Amino acid sequence: MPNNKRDHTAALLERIGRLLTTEAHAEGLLPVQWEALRYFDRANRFSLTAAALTAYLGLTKGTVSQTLNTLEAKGLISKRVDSHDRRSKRLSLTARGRRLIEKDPLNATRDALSQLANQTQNELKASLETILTARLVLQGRKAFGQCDNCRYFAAKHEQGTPHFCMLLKEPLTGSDSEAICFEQEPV
Amino acid sequence: MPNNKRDHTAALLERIGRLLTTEAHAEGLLPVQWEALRYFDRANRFSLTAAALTAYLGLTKGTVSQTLNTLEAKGLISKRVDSHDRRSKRLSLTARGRRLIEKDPLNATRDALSQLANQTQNELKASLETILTARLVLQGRKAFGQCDNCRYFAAKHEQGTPHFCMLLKEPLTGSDSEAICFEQEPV
DNA sequence: CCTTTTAGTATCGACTCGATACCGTTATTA
DNA sequence: TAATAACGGTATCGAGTCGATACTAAAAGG
Repeated sequence: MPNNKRDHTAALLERIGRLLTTEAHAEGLLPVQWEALRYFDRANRFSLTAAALTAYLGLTKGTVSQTLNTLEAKGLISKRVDSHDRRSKRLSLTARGRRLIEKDPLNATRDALSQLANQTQNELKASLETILTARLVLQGRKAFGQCDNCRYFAAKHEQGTPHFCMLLKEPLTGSDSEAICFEQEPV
Repeated sequence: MPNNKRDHTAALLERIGRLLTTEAHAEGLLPVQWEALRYFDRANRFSLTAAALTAYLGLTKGTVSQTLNTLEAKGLISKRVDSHDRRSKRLSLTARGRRLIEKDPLNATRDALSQLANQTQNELKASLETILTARLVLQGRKAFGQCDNCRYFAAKHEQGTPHFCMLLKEPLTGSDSEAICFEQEPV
């Protein structure tokens, strides 16, 4: 039996997406600009490039390039040429950008989520992750997960020893491993 | 403790929203055009107006008017003046529109959802409904729910007797009560 | 070297989107 | 009943997204 008619869960996801979009016209920014800002707030230091953001959002690089120009013109992000690869530019939030993200319109939804029972929250998060990952895999896209679920992650449990990324051959601070990563590959 | 950093469930909703948006560039239509098409496919006969769609999407009426013009030009919807209120126009899917909606890019997500365990699906749906309703209420917006959860719904259980809407003073067929309604008020 | 790949930019056209102003119809009320 | 307000919808504007295409420059790999 095709559940097209009766199962409206997909429609719920779509409606919530639209809700978030309309709410994201705030503080003089547009929805995709907020998404970019959030990305830079959450991405680890290996993932602060236009190419990574492009993969994250699933847009074309031309589109992302324009959005980044707009954000730079607003003084919310800054670009500087990567010293190791002069094609690439390292992006980061400016102080203004960091201040603005405190007023993220997505906070209202975070608050609504925190009203749910703890168990319900965990189940919801797990379901959403399953769905998102399933769709991303099917499209051959990156998951942008965190270190704790990455096959390249080498945890060090000794006192004072940092964790380690086996792909990039770099030590990882605590906040590194909590951030999202372009290179992350689920175990 | 503010759960801004640690609780990423809101970010998941945002990412899924973005995913649905990028997927909705299909069949020569844009995301919001698909949303409108889906609305007309699901809305009951009392809710087939531009004003209702405007409330549903949370956009301004000017924006919606343009989108509807585009859809009409593509031959996917038709407008005809309401005989009772000559300001209003009754909108409906054309045969082409009904055919096109079979190729709804949201179907991929529906399929992904059907992979979840039945219980998980139900819990997910309930959580999403809770969140959506909470946000809509806070913004003073309509829920667009179905009759079975509407305070104006009078169910008739006798054989062959239709249900009844006490607000619009109209009998309701089975497919009426399954559709979404502009006037719906949760009990 | 020379070719290919990669990171990013520039430009174009279609369209969304909010804002504002407007028109005609219906509802309210003085 | 006549004036006014509210409502449904359209028209127009400017900023910006978005995909597509074409481009530059740096890196990578023969």
